[in-house]
Amino acid sequence: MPELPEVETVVRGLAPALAGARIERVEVLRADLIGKGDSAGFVQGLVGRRVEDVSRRAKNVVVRTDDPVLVVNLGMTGRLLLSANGETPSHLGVRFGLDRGRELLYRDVRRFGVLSLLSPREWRLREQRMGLEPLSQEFTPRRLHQLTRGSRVALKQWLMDQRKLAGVGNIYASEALHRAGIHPGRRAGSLSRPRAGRLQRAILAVLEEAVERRGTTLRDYRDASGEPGQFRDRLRVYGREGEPCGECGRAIRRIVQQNRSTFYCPGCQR
DNA sequence: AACGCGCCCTGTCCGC
DNA sequence: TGCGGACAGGGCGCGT
Repeated sequence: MPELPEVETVVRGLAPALAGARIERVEVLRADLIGKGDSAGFVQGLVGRRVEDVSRRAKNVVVRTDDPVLVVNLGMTGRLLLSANGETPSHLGVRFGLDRGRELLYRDVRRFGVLSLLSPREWRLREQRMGLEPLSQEFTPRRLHQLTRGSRVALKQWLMDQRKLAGVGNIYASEALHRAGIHPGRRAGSLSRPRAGRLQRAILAVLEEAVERRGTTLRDYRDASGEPGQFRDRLRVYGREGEPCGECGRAIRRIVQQNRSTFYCPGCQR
């Protein structure tokens, strides 16, 4: 479910509550959610640790402790929820007991999510293989243009490749391409420098606006307090097949690329 | 190395 | 009301 804006919103909700908290209990109810090692090692590695800080890298929630690093990828339907009343939601996967009676719950209907416990060194190595952060200073028109050089895949697919650019998923790829006026099927390597510039600004704008509105909720997404995001009605093409484009009035189309839906306007995006 | 495809899993919705 | 198929914010591992 979650792309960069949704994960960023979850992280901002978790950070104040988790920073400095002590992890007293860890209960794994669904062992298949634990990546890299077994659930016994996961529990042992976390119990007694203190959380130092919570941050985001790509679409991952990164919880640093005084030793290992907990990395949570939410997959399609994963949620990290703060709770103080001992509730047990359906599809609960992992329960983290914190000091002062608070809990952090991981629930995930489809269980595409993964929780990994890594040494700081392992995390460093993994992070090095991830793509550029779109909200960082290094994400410039020139850099985007350089990165796309030589790629023969469709731009929509290129934007979703986390090894190149990290954090853009199915919704914001369609949205950014529409804002830039570029057809999703165009080959990434065919981008001119000026068009790369337009695309870079479109990506940045749509991600920043979506963060500001706390992400997009289509169906499952909720932040750490259980609240939905507010960006859905700002989407210009995603989920709007057949509706008139706000720019030119042509009917928005839906196509399938790599088995995922892509939405675009045949008038604005040539 | 880069690319294309199938698969992981559960729930919901739509047409017949 | 029941049933099959399509589809859903992701990412890995396979073959070529």
